[in-house]
Amino acid sequence: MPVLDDAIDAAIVREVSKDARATLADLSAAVGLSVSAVQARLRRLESRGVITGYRTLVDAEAVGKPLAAFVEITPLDPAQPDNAPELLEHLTEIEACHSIAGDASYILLVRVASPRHLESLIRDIRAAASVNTRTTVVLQTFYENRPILPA
Amino acid sequence: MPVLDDAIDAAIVREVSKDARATLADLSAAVGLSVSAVQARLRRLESRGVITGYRTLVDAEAVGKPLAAFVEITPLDPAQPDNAPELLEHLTEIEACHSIAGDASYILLVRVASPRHLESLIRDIRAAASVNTRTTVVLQTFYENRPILPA
DNA sequence: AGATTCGGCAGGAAATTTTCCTGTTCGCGC
DNA sequence: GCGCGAACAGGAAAATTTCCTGCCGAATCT
Repeated sequence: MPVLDDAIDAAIVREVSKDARATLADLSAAVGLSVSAVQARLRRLESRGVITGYRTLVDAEAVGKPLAAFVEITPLDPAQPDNAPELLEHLTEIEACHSIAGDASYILLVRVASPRHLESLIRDIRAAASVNTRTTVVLQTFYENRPILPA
Repeated sequence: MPVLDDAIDAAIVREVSKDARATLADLSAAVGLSVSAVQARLRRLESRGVITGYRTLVDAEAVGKPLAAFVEITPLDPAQPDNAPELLEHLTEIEACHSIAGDASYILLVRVASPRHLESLIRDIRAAASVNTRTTVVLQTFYENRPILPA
């Protein structure tokens, strides 16, 4: 389960990570296998759960979400059952949710249209999950979503 | 430049964000325009920079990078010119780099194979960018890379 | 008002790509 | 030696993308 790749699979993952639209012929040329062999391996990688999806990267500013922030959250009552990720899942402004080993319980990455919307979102987060929040505004994103290179 | 979309473009972005492999016919059905019209709009979105790329999502554990962490960095000498993002760009374990408005100057998201590799990476980061680091280990990722929905 | 131009869309043919099937080779166990 | 299974190469058919042409409506000019 943890490791599931030979060298060719790793190469395929590397190539298709950089460009999800690469054709089978492209991948075939990159890894030196026939088109059909590459296709079979791709299918296997998908069904094994190594490849979990294909996403289009969009410029957040261009689609009206120029303001990003990290929001750390901490339950108000540590005794309560903690299912904050579920409780927050419906908030589509939240792009990611990780539990972490720091002071807070979770860290969220959020994207909104304006400071006013951020205020509103933080209120929603507090209300939905019964948490305190500590938010850190992103001033500039130099890079993100860089491909994960197989070890 | 900030806003560049009508309702149909927004719908196209929404659909293709969820699945970068959706065919033009799929998108055509979703937005109610002909295939060729959708294709023309997609091209325009790409050339305008609204769509910045297509990525394949891979399971970090499956490709040997089960350990993720946020690394906040602060320059040792605030007087020096600060181009940490450039200085760190070559470290492929870094998936994202944002400048932030908190105590630290930047926050990085990194993925590595093991605690030992994390130690090594942090050393590299400190050496490459002359910074202090404060790292927060990710215990679990509930969701990430959720599509950005056009406002 | 009529004519003209321009942008965006629909439809269709050609080229490319994906899908699926078949045959071959290699490694392994009987 | 022989059969078996997995993985790959090659090719035909289906699906998709690409590109071209014509149409329609809005805006402009005369």
